Amino acid sequence: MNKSDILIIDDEAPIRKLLEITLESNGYKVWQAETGKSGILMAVNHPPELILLDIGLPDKSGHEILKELRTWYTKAIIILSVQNSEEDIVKALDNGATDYLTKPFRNAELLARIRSVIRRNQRNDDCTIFTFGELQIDFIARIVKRNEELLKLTSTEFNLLALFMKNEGRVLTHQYILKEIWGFGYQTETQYLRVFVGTLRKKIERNPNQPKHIVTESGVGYRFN
Amino acid sequence: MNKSDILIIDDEAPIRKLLEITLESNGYKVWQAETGKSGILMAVNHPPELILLDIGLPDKSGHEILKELRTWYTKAIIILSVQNSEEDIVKALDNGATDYLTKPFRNAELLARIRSVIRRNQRNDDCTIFTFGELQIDFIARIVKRNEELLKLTSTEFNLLALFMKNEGRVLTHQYILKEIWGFGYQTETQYLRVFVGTLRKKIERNPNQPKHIVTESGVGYRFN
DNA sequence: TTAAATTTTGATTAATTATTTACATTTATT
DNA sequence: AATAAATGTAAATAATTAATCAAAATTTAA
Repeated sequence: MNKSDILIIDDEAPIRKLLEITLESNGYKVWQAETGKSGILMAVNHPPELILLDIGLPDKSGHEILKELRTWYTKAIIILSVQNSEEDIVKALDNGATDYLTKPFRNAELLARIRSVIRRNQRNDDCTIFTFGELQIDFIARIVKRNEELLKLTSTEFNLLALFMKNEGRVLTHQYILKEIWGFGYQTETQYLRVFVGTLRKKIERNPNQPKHIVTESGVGYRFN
Repeated sequence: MNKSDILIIDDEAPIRKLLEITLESNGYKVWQAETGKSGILMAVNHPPELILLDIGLPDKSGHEILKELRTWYTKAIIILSVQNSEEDIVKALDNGATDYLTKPFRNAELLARIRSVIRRNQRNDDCTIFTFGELQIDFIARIVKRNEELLKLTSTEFNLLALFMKNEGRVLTHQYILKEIWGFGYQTETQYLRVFVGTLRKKIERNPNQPKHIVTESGVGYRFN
């Protein structure tokens, strides 16, 4: 059995220590971050199998960190919180949290939940690099290549392309894309999308006038092939 | 948005009723079973997107049901229980439960957890794909194939075909179709329907002059086979 | 602080799709 | 078989939706 990496993002040292001892004695390799920012950095540099995220972090709200992580991190994120408000739980789950535990939590339950999410995860994770025809994307490194040649994409362009690639073959509605990339409240700004689809096509399509990858589904959205 | 099927396995009628009302008012299609045995039968016959399983069932322990379900059922199972013992939670999660909620639970939290697990599920499930002879439709991806070949349908054409396919074998009246696709107030615009049925037939029928799929029921409507 | 890069916005043009019309064909009824 | 009613088809027009370009605003990096 190889050890799964778990990243703890929590500002309280005692809790980190407690988790460290519990987890390591159960065969996990533990990484720790004190702030959201450093946590994201660590996750980028060394994507763990699971992230334990404290929601009451000092630098940014845990919810913000969660959202940011979910722009590219697809594995499990378990929220730890002293909060037990329904609103908070709902918000976290809707932002993509895999699970939610309130402090103080019971060790055995935490371990069981961790086993559960990791088990589920390992079904569908291989490497982070995917290839679509002449295009190659590395979700973690945020790199896109076209025939071995590095493409220079802006952040939004990359996010958009990543979303398309994650949903290869399926039509994504304007609404859905706008919500995913720009966030809630931008669902009507279809013009943004047109512009960015335009620039993306210029960069990834052989012939941007007759796009083969990003095809428009008039009245509905776009589909990546 | 298509409704996800949720199966409730719980012996307490009031709780089933409560769940039924909550879930249905949130757009889910609810199935109910009073015993573990009948629940498994229902799940086999019509696999739902999610199972809500009460652990204190009379005929078998919920844990047994859970194990039995997990021998073949891969989607989400959320455990409901009056028990809050750590041991019970751990046991359930290790037996493959997706999540665990103790009664009495809060509605909004339940709904958020349901959204969360269903969202995770739908990423990698192909169960939205249906096949009718040489035709294949994926309702989520909005893809229609004829003998493996992608068909290019406009939005309205797709909606119409999807409606037909969802009601395979049954006659749909002009009125009904118009209401479903164009909305209330268009029930008399049968000419729209003629035009769109025409273009659909050209795209999906082997011989559009002798349609085998979309057959007209003169004076009534159309039937999809 | 300035310069560069990126995102947002608005205006214009192009493409696609929906509706309407006119007429042809089929079906049901006598 | 004749007729009326219902259905089908093709093509013109209207309406909607999408693409492109460029300027303005904002953000980021030096």
